[in-house]
Amino acid sequence: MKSTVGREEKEVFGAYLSKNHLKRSEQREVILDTFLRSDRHLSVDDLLQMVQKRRPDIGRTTVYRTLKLLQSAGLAQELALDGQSRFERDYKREHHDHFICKSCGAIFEFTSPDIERLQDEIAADIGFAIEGHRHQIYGSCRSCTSRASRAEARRSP
Amino acid sequence: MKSTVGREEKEVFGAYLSKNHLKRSEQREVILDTFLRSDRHLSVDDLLQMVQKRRPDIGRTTVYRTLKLLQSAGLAQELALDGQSRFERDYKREHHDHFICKSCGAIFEFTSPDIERLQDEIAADIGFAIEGHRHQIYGSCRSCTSRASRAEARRSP
DNA sequence: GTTCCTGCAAATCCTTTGCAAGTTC
DNA sequence: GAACTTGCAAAGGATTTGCAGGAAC
Repeated sequence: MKSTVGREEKEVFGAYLSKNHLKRSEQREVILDTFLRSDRHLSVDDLLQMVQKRRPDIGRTTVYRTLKLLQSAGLAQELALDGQSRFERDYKREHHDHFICKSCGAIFEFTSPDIERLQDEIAADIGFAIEGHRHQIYGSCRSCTSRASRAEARRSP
Repeated sequence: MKSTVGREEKEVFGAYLSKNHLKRSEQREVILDTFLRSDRHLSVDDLLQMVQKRRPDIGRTTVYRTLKLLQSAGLAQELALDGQSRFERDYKREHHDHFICKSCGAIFEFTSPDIERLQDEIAADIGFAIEGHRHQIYGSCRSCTSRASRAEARRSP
């Protein structure tokens, strides 16, 4: 059960550690493995809780620090939401942006080469060299919208 | 000098206060007036400093609270950047997004009806009702890019 | 043995809140 | 005078840092 998840990513992480004269540790292994098994878009707290189910003695600080390493290694990417950050896998994944439902918190990914191209064109017009971007669309997802309209219908039938 | 800036916005704010049984105060007037005279995209600290040049006794808390009111009144809009928020005028301004230069901090606005339309289409596909969005593009502006390449040329001529 | 890691507690940063005193209506 | 505002200090939440003890190399 433990061995087959994210083998490639684990190798990448190992290589990253070696190259930077950093050390392996059981904490780092557990955190990475948990991260790779999880749903996408977890907060530090989500990850900490899952990690602590396996190793209750792993602290929040270590989770923060390991997530930083995973980002440097190209394995995780931070989604800077309003109040807190969330993290998602980033290894060999194509670029995408996010819809975020304000009522249930669900996050949907989308890609749009057209939007990317338009961005690039506008940037070129003003001589701006793009390094990254954040494109988050807030609103209400399909199920929250229909739940809301059902509730509305009940109120004034 | 004092009277002609943002007359319309000041009326809107007055109306907003009345409608909500809130009170006028000199602090609120100074903060709004300072906000309206300023450059765009100020942080709370920027605004506080400018305000305190005119009325050193106005506190940071009041600036925060007044900015909240200005947002509710439709006069200001928050730009949620990474570390801290910035605020810009929002009255009768068309929707736009931002380029943010990581080296000098400059912020450039852009509008793209095409991007907006594409967003709407993608949202419609998944049944997502858009309420707002955040679209920030990070990188290096024209002058920072050319400054960097001049420095590079100097190093290896 | 040296260098790196870890977890705790404390510190930091930005923002909000409780409260007593002061203003506006 | 009732209701709202203000500024201070304290609280809050997310993230970072100092440090002494522990682990990896």
